[in-house]
Amino acid sequence: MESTPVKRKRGRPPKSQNAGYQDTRQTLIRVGLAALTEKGYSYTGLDEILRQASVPKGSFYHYFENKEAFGKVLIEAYGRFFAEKLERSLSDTSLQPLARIQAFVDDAKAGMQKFDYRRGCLIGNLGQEMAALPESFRNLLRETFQDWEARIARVLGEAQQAGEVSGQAAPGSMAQFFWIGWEGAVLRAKLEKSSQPLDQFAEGFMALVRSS
Amino acid sequence: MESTPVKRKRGRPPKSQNAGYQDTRQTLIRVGLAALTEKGYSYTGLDEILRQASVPKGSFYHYFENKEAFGKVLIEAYGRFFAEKLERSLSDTSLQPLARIQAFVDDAKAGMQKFDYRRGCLIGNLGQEMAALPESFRNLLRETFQDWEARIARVLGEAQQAGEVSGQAAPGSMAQFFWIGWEGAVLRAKLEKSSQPLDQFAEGFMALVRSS
DNA sequence: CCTTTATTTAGACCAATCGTCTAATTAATT
DNA sequence: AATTAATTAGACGATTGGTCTAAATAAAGG
Repeated sequence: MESTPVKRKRGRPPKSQNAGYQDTRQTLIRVGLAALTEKGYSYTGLDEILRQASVPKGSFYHYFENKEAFGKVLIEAYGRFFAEKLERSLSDTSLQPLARIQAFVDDAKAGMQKFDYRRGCLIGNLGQEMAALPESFRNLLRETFQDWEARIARVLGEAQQAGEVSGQAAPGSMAQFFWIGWEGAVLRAKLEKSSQPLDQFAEGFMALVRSS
Repeated sequence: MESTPVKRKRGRPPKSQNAGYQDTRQTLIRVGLAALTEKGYSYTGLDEILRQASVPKGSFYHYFENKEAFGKVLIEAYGRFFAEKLERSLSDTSLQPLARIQAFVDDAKAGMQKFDYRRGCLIGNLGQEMAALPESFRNLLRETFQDWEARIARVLGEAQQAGEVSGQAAPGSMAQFFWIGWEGAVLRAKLEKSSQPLDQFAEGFMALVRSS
């Protein structure tokens, strides 16, 4: 499935031609993200990633210091990937602010359905696993949530100005509430193999921020 | 820490006296629960549980068919344990219905703090890990949530009758929303090493159910 | 009693898998 | 031609989950 039938050659790669051989690294990141969003860090073995990417072990340790360093790269890559995905919905000014958040929800629903509810959120997965993870991951994960939180808070602020959201609660608090609950909803969607938990949470969240 | 300095004797145990030697099994369950609430199923090795419990491998396979069967027993044990814990708060008729839910929240907060936010919810942990788990766990986990959900729904119904909660939303839906978000809050509390996420979610939930 | 049976523990063992590391190979550079 | 940089091959030791045989002890049956 994650086939990369490129027959790798040993030794230093040719220079100009082929636009660089950097895609081995890219492949490892892509396959690693798929594996970790599905099964988490602890249970995912390097061998499995390597097999799927058709990359020998020696290559892995050329591109990454060890599994921990690889994990950090994946967290950052996922954080960026997801922030972009989020922004595509949140910056759609053809929609009212709250509708932009709903657009993200719908986008995420489609994403989970596409993989039959096997893949969740990498950051949520690793947060859950934190006790079994290198302590160095903790701040990376926290910072990723902060980033996403700021983006939702920004839109909630706009919603307040547009009168869609009551002026009582602070956008920052509401945004934090959103991500706390959202990760729970993703978890539950994986368990139930259904997008119903995502809808259920989104509906409640919308009712909450609209009300006084 | 999980010391069980009982010097185990080989061979068939004495009959009446000592009230049975069933506590080897109990010890395995107790230590197993501690390990799995902390690090999940995949990352927890049998050897580690056995070491902490000072139980040799032969004993384990006497009491349980294999790790999967052991896991199922742990899910059931945790479900019961937690339902009792929950009921202690939810059936406290000296409190108004919503205050009983708040009492559970406070109880859970204390519980997480006690273990320095290392231990979370076994059911949530395993739900998150589901992609790496025996498929036979799925229904057990679902059923556990259903049980907890019914208990919260019951109290929310009482809150509605007492006029604490608006009559608009169905207690069942609100209860489902509660557990979806609660598991997210526990996850986040572990990551942040703080009970703030638990409070943040509980506050939002209370505001939601009170409002129309 | 003495033998047989039931229950429990001891821990060696195996195949599979973990993360790491050294050596070999190839191309670029000098 | 020699040296250096980049990449791959796969051996390696430790650990895992799971199985299995043997030993120890008490109960049960005559």
